[in-house]
Amino acid sequence: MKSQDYNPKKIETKWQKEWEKKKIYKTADAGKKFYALVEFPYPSGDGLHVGHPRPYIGMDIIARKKRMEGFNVLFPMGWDAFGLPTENYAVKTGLHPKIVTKKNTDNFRKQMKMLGFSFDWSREVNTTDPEYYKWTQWIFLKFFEKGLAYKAKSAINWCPSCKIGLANEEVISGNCERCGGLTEKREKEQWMLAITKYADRLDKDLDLVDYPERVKIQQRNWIGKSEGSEIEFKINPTPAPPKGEGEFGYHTTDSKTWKVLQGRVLEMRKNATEAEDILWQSLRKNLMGYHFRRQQIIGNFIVDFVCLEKSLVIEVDGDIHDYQKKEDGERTEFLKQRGFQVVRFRNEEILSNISGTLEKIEEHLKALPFGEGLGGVKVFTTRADTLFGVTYVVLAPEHELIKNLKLKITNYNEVEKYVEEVKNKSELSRTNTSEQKTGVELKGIKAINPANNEEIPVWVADYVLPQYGTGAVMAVPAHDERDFEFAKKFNLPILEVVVPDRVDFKNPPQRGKKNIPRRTVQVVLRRPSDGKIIILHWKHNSWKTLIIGGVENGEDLLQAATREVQEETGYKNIKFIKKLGDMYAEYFASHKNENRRAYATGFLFDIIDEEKNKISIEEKSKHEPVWLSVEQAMKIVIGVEPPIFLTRLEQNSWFYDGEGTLINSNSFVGLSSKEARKKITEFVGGKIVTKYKLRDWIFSRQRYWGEPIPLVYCENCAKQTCQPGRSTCLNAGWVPVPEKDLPVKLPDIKNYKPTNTGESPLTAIEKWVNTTCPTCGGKAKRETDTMPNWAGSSWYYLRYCDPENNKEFASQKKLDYWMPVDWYNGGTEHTTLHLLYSRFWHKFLYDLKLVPSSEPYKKRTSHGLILGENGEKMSKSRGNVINPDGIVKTYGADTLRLYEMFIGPFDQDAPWSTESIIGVRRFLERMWRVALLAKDFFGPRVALRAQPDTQKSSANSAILEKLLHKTIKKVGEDIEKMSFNTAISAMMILMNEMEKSNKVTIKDYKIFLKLLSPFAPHIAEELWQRSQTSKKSPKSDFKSIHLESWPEYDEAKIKDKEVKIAVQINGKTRTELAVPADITKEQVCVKALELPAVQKWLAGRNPQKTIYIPGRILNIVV
RNA sequence: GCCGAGGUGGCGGAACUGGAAUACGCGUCAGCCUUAGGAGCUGAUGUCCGCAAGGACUUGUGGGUUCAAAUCCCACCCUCGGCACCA
Repeated sequence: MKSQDYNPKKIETKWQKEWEKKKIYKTADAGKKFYALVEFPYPSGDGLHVGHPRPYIGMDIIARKKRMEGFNVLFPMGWDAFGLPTENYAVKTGLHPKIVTKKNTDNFRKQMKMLGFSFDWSREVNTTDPEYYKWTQWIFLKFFEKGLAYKAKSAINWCPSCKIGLANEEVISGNCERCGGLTEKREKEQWMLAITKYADRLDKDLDLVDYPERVKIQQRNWIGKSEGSEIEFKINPTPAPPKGEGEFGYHTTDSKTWKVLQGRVLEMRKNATEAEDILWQSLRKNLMGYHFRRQQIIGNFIVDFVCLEKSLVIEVDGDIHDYQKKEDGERTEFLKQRGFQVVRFRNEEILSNISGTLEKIEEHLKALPFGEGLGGVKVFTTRADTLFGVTYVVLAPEHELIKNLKLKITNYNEVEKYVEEVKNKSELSRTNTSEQKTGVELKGIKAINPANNEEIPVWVADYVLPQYGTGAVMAVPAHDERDFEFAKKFNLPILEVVVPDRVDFKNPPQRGKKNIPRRTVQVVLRRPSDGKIIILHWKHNSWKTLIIGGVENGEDLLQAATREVQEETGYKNIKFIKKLGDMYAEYFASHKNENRRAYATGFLFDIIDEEKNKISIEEKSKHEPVWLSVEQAMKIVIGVEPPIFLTRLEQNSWFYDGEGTLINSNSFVGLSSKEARKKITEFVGGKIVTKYKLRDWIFSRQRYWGEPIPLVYCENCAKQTCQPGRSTCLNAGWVPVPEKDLPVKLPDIKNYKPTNTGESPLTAIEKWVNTTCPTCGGKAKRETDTMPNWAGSSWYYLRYCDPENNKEFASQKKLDYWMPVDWYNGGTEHTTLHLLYSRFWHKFLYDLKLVPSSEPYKKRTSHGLILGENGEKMSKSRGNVINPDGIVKTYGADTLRLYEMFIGPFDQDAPWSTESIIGVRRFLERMWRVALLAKDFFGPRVALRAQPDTQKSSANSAILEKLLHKTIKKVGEDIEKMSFNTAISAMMILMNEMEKSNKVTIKDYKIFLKLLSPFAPHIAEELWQRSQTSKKSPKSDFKSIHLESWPEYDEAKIKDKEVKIAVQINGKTRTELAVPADITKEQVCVKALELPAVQKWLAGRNPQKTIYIPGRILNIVV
């Protein structure tokens, strides 16, 4: 007998037929259930490559094991067959996509069957089958019914080469996911699904499911939940223009007069009466939210107070202003003409009853319509605590306010030009953060910071995105990188309002750097002495090392600094040539093009006794890093404030985007960022809101090969439901196709070519398009857009539960039994696509009480890719595709299955290596041989080889039994962890020992066959059946190994009685020692000290300490 | 830039609840077998020094903690995947 007798080709097809005939994988609908799911493939014309089966094999192993453990397992397969490649192929060849799909699925099925998967093929589904997409359409109509499907004009991502609109999820940094071409923005009417309505639950419910952490994180990032405040900034016209510019659009006069008047204004402000002062202090506090100015020039006059939004003038009459009295009549007349109302108060009235005065003013304000006030702009911010640091407001170029204020914006031409430029910029260059920021100020208007009533400029800039938040931001250049850059470039003021907190020394941040404030440095102190040097190794937006050193004999400061840095960092070409304040800059510059490996070290010191407000530096024997804020570090070394670095900061050379304590914020000074966010939002009348990055799902595609959207448009109905001026016109005129008329089938057409106008090829089929309205019976047109590929896959796992049902998408009873999916394996590339979409659909169906669980998948795992032999992603265009057919032909399906599982960790990518396959094939041949070695296999044992080295083998029956039980344990546990590679390795070890031992019993061998059967089902079945034939005839009572029970191990048999321990001297292994497993430490020590090797290494010294790790190590320290 | 995964022999990888690093497999070398090639079988195989016994070094880099570190801590470098001006 020879190993060549193992003929995979013969046995594999034999058993595949037999299993199919006996229907051993047919699923029942009762018992202890286990639903194992893999992503169903898109059946492309190229067939499977070796990467495809990897996840199927993995889940097949799990499904098989679960079956052997007595579960009723649902492990189905189907086809996600709508999609572009098939359609493109149809365009090219004129073949109907249906035919192409049939051909492709037949091929895929054949290939899969060749690999021996235990799919229940009786439950196969196909998304392009009208009986299937009937229910896809039905679910869509439910979305429509509930108002979650709506048609909206939106800028969509358009791929000019595929001629198709793409969902945001399908655009990869500005490029089309399929063809890689650049996408552009196009305005188009599209069907949308309101996935954003579920954003919060899609985020929150991730807590309920067992997904890999990275998948959860990626979904959370994609949903992009952020809590913040919405705050309104009032917009006013600019009051006083710069000299000489004030003619049109302002209330002021020519520049000459303005100058004279302005002089008088200043004088008046200086000599304000007590009453004026009191009133101003009240008015400036933003009375009722309106903004007042004092001593405002209007025409040739100066008014005391004015609220421009309401065109209300307030005059205070007193003796000091008597010289103006003669003008008053004339002035009131002028103001009336300009639309101002004038209210007068006397000094005494204000002084005696300020609250009464304010009440009167409020009444006037309430009564008046909005005048010159220009409304407001809402901004969204997560950092309301920095509101006092807002020095300008920025609008997205698309912001409607810009158009609305066309007449008020004095440089509208310039603004318009800028907006146009931005529109023509590609998405890519617009979101390119490395490019310099651009923008234009909107002249003629100002925004009012609601926190302090300051007037601040309004800008338009494309770094503000229209889709997120409100399309407008409040800019806080001191505390935001983008605002900082922008402010630097356009010379806008920077005001610091948050300072980082000091580090709490009792609880310093220790693990990781997550909770360490940004402006914190690790301090490494080195021989502090009188002549101090401090160097902050400070990286952009991050933090690095602080080096502190002393001046040695004869050195000046610069030489000492140079030496210190060279010593500490190894940067040999750094030289300090300027005074202390510039050292940092010099160092930073040279650091950039240097080898950054070296890192400062030195003696470490414990720092600071804060309570005594005295700094004490003490050397400690243990080397622990110490965390300090920059300020603290400065204080230690220089002892006085302000240190160099802070001076630079105050000159606006840096920003701080962390949290901390408020400064420069009126009554909020001293609050923490967290508290201040709430209180300031409240103070300015803003509200706390939650925003998401997630956007609604663009659900229409202008292509043929997809599910038709089951709606018709009826103009008659549109007129009836939608009266002009009413806002209820959403989806007006769109009428759902009645349930009884579903499915709306795709018509057969000849030309599948998409049009350049972006319309579906279906538009041309007039017979199909023109129909009657189900509601009014009048003329109506069908929707010609189809659904995206992600539609059918969003619910397919439900259909598997009840694939033949033609009354419901699946019966409640069966859904109750099978759902949720117990284990779903798929690719990471679907994390923000299919996985998110199907969770959304499922939650929607759950809300309609149509499915029993709020989440579709209890557990999700993902597999790594199999790369080409060159380590690149396997693809036709790279020419590195390996076809499984050839591999199966040469080596057999079992070998391929084993190899793909042995290649590396299941969840990691691994390069294919045809050369290495032979290893697992040899393993199968070896086990085949050993089967024939096993006692009683075919009657008396056949000695296969005369082994000259048999005596070398130590494997006696007891050892073999122990190993067998260890292997049972390991294989079982590894399958659950998807550590298939180590499971196989364990079986190889067992087999190597079995072969050597010559003492294999049929009983043990059969246990091994069970362990192997999920991995290599064919060879396991063949040998299993052969082992049965020795006693019985095979055909009489065939029972597949795959329906046998999974073996159990005996914990007692795994325990070692005698163990080898390593004997170490000072942590280095010098020899080993065999001892009973339950030996005490004392006994081990005695034995060990007798060993010659130990004697040698001790060299007469006495052990100081011994450490014994039972069964493993004895370490003797001298 | 941010988030995530990873870096161990010539290669895929194992060990990561701190306890003998390199299991298992590929490749390579030597031997057996064979008319030959292939396949198969047996043995060796981290690096350096050494005739050998033996010793030293070694898990991306530099430090630290520990009797003991691939594993824990700090910093840095590189590769891959995702996001990318998200206020």
